[in-house]
Amino acid sequence: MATLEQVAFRAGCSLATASRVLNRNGPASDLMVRKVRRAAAELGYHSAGRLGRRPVVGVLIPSITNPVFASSLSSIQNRMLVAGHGVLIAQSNYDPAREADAVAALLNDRPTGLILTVCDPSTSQALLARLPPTVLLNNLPTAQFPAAVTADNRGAGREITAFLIGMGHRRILFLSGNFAASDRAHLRYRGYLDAMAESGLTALDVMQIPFVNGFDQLDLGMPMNSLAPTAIIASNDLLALGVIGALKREGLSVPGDVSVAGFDGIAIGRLIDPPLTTIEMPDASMGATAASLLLDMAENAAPARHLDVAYTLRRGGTVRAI
Amino acid sequence: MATLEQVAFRAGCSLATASRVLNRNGPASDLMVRKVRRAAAELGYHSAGRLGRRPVVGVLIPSITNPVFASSLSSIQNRMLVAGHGVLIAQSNYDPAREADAVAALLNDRPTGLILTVCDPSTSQALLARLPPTVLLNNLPTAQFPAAVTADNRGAGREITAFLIGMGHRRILFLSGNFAASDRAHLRYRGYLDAMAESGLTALDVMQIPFVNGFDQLDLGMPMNSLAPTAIIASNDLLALGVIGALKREGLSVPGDVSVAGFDGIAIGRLIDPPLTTIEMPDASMGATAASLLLDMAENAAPARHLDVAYTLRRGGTVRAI
DNA sequence: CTGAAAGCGCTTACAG
DNA sequence: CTGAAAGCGCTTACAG
Repeated sequence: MATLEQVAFRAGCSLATASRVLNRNGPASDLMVRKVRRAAAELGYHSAGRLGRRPVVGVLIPSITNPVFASSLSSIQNRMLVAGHGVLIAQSNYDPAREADAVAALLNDRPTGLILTVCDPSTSQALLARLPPTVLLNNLPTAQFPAAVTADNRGAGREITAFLIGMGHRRILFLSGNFAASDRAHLRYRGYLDAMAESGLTALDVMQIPFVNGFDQLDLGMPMNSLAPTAIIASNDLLALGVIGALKREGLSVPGDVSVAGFDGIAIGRLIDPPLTTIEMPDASMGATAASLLLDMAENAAPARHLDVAYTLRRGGTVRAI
Repeated sequence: MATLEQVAFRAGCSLATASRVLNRNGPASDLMVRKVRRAAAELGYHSAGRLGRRPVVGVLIPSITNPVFASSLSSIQNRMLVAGHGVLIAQSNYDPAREADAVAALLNDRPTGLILTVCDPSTSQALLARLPPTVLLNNLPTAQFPAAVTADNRGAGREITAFLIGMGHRRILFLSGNFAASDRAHLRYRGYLDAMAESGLTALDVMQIPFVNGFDQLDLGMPMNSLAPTAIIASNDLLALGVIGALKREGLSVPGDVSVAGFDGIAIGRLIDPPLTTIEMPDASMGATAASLLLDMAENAAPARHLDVAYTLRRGGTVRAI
């Protein structure tokens, strides 16, 4: 186990300076910061203190009960276990205002690094503080936080819409959770707009549905007349399942009367009959990638990177050609 | 922030003895152990060390991606946040052999306490070591670990079976995941046997389905002739959804040809059409209860208790009277 | 089983 | 911005 003294010696500075750099209190020149960080990384120093606590990383996600984030979290934990790091969790419950507090709580555990999924990285208050090495997961990188692991949500929106258009659909409705709670939903919607414009079709007004502990009470209240959409794209699979349930309650069949598609590729979508047509997002693989990137940054002082992981279109049975 | 010195003073012993008691190394008389623990609890002492790390608790569950455990974990985290504790996660992946390692990893973080869901508490190697205050969640208490939060799984198995019998079913099949991976499934099965015996019916041979990353490839391979079951009880909702999908692929309708019921009450079960008939388990409430019990034990030296939380039968549309 | 004391690893005024 | 040094909170041989 490396001590601070060894780090200071290797960095060619005093114990005091090394301590200040690693704890981000007190002043330190850029040069010293680099030297000390590098020495600490080379020695595998963890400021675990006398007590020998295992190093930990903090993970912030909107909700553990959403299978998308549960999948990421699970593979983050598996990757971190191998690396000898504990994983601490925090939830924002899709509320941007809670993100800063959640991250502050995580910082109380002196994590080696953070993996964060926020509602909107450009406005999140959680990203203002000076943080340990941080990887954004499912959010696009910012100037201050250039390390990110994403899938191309806009491209995915474009692709699923183009797929529906290719199946003969023209009146396609985009149904979304609240954009303020998910920049992913917003990006998917923009992809929808792209594809509609490219085909010279008129985009319908987006419907935003506030997420209130699940979508099982969903009431579309849509006039299902000749002007009604022939296809609905839901901004995520849970919402898509809610839509299918709501349509059935209104006496409409899927895909007989209306086609439905989603995003995410949650496991449940394969169980229902017919299986859900969706864009399968590589959540588990993205989680593992984010974990590896964070470890590389924190332990080897590797540079921040933006990694994009490929999605795939899964043709289920909830879309039919017309 | 209380120091060890204050604890030692209050306990009327030396720093050295207080240190030994709280770290469970070195010898200490029973009297001293009690005195020091009590003083530490009264002062709210946390051996966070100079670094002022927040105290943490460790949670072991079979899998984060199972919505049942995700629900418990989420409410544990919410409860612990209020109490100022971090939450560390570990997964066994339903493998009893991995439980001991997972708990050992958690212990590296010096948790204030543990909340554990194991495959079988009577045989789990994770429960042999000397552990900090520990609450079993979803497992029955043992002599050595008398703190537990459970629902009455046997009673639930009895009730759902009795409900099906009341609906006129006689040939009722119990379909289960692997008993070795879940004592809950086994208890539910025993409840099924109870109810069948009480009504003088012959229990059918239980089918055990190994869980391999989801049930979407499920093949029942059942001869659906006149001797086939009229109702199937799946040991959990995910399996029930897999069964419904498999039946539909074989051209059978639910509940037209076969009735299906499950256990757990996962959110998805309300979204499908018809909604799943199931025993709704209070997973979120159980998680919060386990968290509160653990805090009470760790911070107030409260005695270990066994708390049972009530379940409810949710009548969906997947069971019909015959 | 217990305590006095040495000493570890770290932080933090203080001086420059 | 940096370092020498005091000192905090804890652990751990050692002696009894």
